[in-house]
Amino acid sequence: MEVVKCLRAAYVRDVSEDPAGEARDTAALLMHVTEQTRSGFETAAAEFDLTTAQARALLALESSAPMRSLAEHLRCDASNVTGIADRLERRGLVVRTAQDGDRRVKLLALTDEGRRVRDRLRDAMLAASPVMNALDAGERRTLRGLLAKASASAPSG
Amino acid sequence: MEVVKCLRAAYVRDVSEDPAGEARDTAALLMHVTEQTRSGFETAAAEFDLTTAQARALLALESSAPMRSLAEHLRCDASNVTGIADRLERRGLVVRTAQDGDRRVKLLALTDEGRRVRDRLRDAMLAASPVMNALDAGERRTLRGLLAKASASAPSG
DNA sequence: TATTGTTATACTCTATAACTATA
DNA sequence: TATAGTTATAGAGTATAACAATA
Repeated sequence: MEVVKCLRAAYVRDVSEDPAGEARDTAALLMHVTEQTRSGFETAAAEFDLTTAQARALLALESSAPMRSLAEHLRCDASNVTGIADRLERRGLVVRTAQDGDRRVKLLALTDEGRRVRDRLRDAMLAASPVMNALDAGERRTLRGLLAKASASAPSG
Repeated sequence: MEVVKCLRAAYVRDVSEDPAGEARDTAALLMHVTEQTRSGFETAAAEFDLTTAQARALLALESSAPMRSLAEHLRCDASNVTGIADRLERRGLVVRTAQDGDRRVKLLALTDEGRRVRDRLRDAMLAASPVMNALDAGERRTLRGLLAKASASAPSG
């Protein structure tokens, strides 16, 4: 607790005394948070024997979606989804189903087990997140508001 | 702009009216921001023909460091650093040098070109960051303080 | 004996190109 | 013709195990 306050105070003072160094400090802080977030995500996925891509796919499947849509969410070529879906299906976490009206499309849907793993994975991610566990309720609310505003206006939606 | 305000207002109202759904909303928001951050990082790295791992390595090398240290930073097995260093060295961005006092250790050091690329990459990352460009100066300062506190207290340092 | 970096191996993710079935 | 999904291929990241050089 003391350490946290000292570091935070040092950081804030540094910025206010040296506005020119603000961008550099911001970059360093963002890289640090990004690395921690990545680390937490990979650790959470590994707890369920999932790769990062498999975990991202599982978290993206609220109910069911065309494989094409999943490729767009993962921002990868559609051909990659075949293998990712294969491995998730082999483990019984998703199933491929037909879509009414267009027999070219295959919908990827979570199984009951898939839903269970996804929910536990989401909890693990939240627990491993570096940005939520050190803040009190008021700070979390402030942070949520800032992140919501920032993410809503980002070009990538 | 209108869209941003509407989305943000809807989000905040939702949370305040349904405190029980707070954790679920926070998870969704964090996943969204995480995906955007990942996307921005990969886009920035790709602009310099770098893979994510290569970009992370480049950004981690302030001056020079033992390959072992880099493996710890990347949180991967030390054997992987051999290949990553090979490709960065082939492009002239880093060089392997000896460490005085312990001939087992190889230091990885940025070349002048490596430093140039790293600086531009850092700028591109910051420009692509979803969390810094939609906020005004006061909001950014608040966000920096919250992130600094959160990341300083995280178990992974 | 322990540690650093390397090599060999296997699996996964990734993009590209060519293919099939369908629209 | 265009689109959805698949397959084949090649490059890269990853962990594991075994190895040489050094401590």
